[in-house]
Amino acid sequence: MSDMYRAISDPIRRKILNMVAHQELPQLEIVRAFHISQPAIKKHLAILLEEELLLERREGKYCFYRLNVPIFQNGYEQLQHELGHILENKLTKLKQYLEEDL
Amino acid sequence: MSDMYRAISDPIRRKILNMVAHQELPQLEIVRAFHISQPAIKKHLAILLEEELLLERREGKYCFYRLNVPIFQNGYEQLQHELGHILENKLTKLKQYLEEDL
DNA sequence: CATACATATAACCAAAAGGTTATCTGAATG
DNA sequence: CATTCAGATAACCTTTTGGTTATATGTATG
Repeated sequence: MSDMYRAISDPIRRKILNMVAHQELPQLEIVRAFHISQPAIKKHLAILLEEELLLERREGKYCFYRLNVPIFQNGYEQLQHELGHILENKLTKLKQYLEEDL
Repeated sequence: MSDMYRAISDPIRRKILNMVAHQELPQLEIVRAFHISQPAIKKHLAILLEEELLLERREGKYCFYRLNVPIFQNGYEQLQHELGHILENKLTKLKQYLEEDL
């Protein structure tokens, strides 16, 4: 299942998402962009794959990753809706307060 | 430090934020809204307080919680900016592709 | 003042997160 | 074909997360 919140909760994963939104990249290039080990990056990629935010393509010894745009977009919209709703509630209350004041 | 992503990564915490955006609530009412123990809720509240997304007010034996609107709003805007940027990157690439096609 | 109630805290637990090093596999290359 | 290179996997570690039960503290209330 795609848990957007889990996927984006780590800054390394957010940076990875940003990188592969620009362009499809082999794992090696992603690893080079950070100062942690290849297996550590692999685990982040595994989480992003598990949450379906990445697509992978094998080509010989290289493994390329790219953003799964529809899933990401959908997850982002749902998140915006959910968090936006919290502020709407607040604004509704403010509106009610102002109306009572009239 | 305020880590919005950490705060919102749990569905229970998101629901709590929603509840206290509506109105200031005593801990008891928050506990009653879930099927987990009072100490468990307390830990979620502690995380939300740590990330400064909640304000607490003691009144006798009651402890009231409310949304820290400015911090939440700011965190939400930063999050939108960061995640929105990922899609912008993608759209920029699409734009480039379409322009190349002309 | 004894009791009930709201909250806080301690001790414990299992699972997940985030990292490491070492090693294996499988593809490409001198 | 031996070696190198990219990636996968295993074993291990520490900290965090998310929960539990039991108990303490402090405020109201009959």
